Amino acid sequence: MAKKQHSTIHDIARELNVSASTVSRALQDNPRISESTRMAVRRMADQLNYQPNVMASALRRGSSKTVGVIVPRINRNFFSNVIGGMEELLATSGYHLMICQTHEKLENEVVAIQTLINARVDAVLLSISMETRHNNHLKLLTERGIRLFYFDRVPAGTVSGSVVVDDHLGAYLSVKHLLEQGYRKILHVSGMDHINIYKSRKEGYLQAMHEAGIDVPQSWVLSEPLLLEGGESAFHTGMKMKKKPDAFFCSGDYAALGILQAAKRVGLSIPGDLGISGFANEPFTAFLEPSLTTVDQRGEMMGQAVAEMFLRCEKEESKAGACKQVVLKPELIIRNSSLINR
Amino acid sequence: MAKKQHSTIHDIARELNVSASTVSRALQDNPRISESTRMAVRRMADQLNYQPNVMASALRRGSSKTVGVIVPRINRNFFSNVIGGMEELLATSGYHLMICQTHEKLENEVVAIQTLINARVDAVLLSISMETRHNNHLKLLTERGIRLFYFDRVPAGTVSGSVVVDDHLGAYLSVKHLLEQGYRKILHVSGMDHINIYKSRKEGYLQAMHEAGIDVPQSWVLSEPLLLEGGESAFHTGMKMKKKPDAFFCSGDYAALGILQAAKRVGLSIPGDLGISGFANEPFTAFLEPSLTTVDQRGEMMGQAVAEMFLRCEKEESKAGACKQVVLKPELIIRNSSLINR
DNA sequence: TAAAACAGTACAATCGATTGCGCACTTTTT
DNA sequence: AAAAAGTGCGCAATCGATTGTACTGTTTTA
Repeated sequence: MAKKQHSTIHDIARELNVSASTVSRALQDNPRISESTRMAVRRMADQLNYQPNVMASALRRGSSKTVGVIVPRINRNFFSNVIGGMEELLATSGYHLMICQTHEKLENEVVAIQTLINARVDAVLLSISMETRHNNHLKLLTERGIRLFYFDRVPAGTVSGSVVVDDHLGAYLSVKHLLEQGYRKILHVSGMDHINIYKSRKEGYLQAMHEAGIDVPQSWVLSEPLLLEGGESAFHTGMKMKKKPDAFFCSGDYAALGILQAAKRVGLSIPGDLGISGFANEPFTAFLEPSLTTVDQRGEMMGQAVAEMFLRCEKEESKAGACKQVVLKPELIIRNSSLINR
Repeated sequence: MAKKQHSTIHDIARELNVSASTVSRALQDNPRISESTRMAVRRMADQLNYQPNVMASALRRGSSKTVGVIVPRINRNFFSNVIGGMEELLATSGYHLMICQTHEKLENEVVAIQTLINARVDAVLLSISMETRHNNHLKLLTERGIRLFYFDRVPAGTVSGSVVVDDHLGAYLSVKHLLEQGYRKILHVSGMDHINIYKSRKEGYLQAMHEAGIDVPQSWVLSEPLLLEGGESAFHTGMKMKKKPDAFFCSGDYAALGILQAAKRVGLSIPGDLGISGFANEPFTAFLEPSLTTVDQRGEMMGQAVAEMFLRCEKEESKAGACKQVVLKPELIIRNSSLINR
């Protein structure tokens, strides 16, 4: 089975009795090539089913038409949505995606960065791992002239070239909703403060509470891993208080689920005895009983937004204005776990 | 900000007063290079922080150390698990992933194939779209000498170079379990027959029923889209029968969920009045009430298995034996939606 | 009308790594 | 001791596209 060869610009050149450079320029619509030869080249290219060799041109010009994406885990609903969104947009502009996972480890993030540098990606789209606090490894990118865009999880202090959802607002809306439902002693299950998103959510929570004239003691904010177990543990902490909480606002859906399960186990009625709201709009939240109030993070839209930002910067080159921060509006999804009066 | 230059084999060669070809060979552990120079080269490579230019070597040898992955949708739990598994294994062998989505459209699949050919990927790992029935576009790959491996969704008739889960067995186990629980009139909500996985599941269902001595009339098999609505519709179809079904075995979790919701709405008790089991082990199934019996498809393991198969074939080159079909054992996950006696 | 400008191409170097072939030298074989 | 085999390495071509420069006509300018 003889391998069918790809045709090259030299093949086209030979057929037309011109040089390869002319072909190359013709295909790039270089104005120094006459209309007639340009046409002839195009026609011949079609005829020979010519497909440019990405690697050859990448090698020559030092850019690969590929962007690297680094996420904690591919198989997390939110991230796979983001990646889906990116792929859609970038594919139509002829870019490829090279995807790496960090599994929340800084070590893997460093390796991934190096890998992507070696692959000569045109840009890196990054959502930092839980462990990432400094950014020495990220400097490698800028040293190499590779643009870096953040999404969702952004290192403290970064403002430009990033797309985030307004976590502060999401949390604020969610807590305000709880307050409107009549809940008063609302505890917050938070993640770690050095990750911007958790910090913002906490602040949104605090703002809503303050605006309602409620003083929030330190003890109302429980820093737990945002998992089933974390929620369960938070629930028990809450139940041991002399005055028990009447609602929980969680920075993650799994923690909210942990609370929901623990509460039902001890016979509390939701939302009657206890209101619960989560964050992320994981697919399962819609199917719980009661269904869980949560905040949607617009994963797909976020992916598209970063991709778009990259494409804009790529076109406008210098105009740094294109690379500002984009803040998406989150959507509060009110479900039964917090809906008392109706 | 001067871009830091990557160092090349020529830089190493210059420092050591040897030729670039010697450096290249030394780095590849070519036996024709003496131990001493090999060491010297390695040391200098470290010192200069040398990183091979993937594109240069890709161009030269015509292989890119990249494998293409085509899935219907990235953001589906199962597929993102598969991709996660692939990434883990391939990354450690220095391969990259290039990911494309078909959104279940043949048209997109064709484009994706062409894209991956142009990118000169070393292989393509594919799970076909719902629309794919012929494979003309796939021939392009083999013509170009690009290896093709299938996972999960395999075109009818394919046997080699694929990894699937034993859907027949999964269905069989699931239905057998329902039978053991005392259910008798078990309806099957099936997908479309031209997709191998749905066909196998149906056959597994039929086998289990036959072994139990139950005759399954055509009307017991309901071909519906495997979505909430499909399940709902199947439920109503079932409830209109003169003798009502006492259980449903669904080829997908969402359909099972549709049934579960519809059944609860009309006041049926589950698993008492109606047993339900699904397929896929979507994350939400664990949190339903009652929790849903289902079959886990080992997404991550499947990803690893395909990756491993590819790597083996890559090493052993000719030995086609390495590229047989791998069939993973599915895992029946028994939960409350089918658990009567306990 | 000679000089300058321009249009349209071709030449050849380049990106960085790989590899067939050959050269010089050493060791083994007959 | 001459021939054969083996060792260690360099030369130069190659993968395919890109691009600065040079070259040949043709047109415009002074």
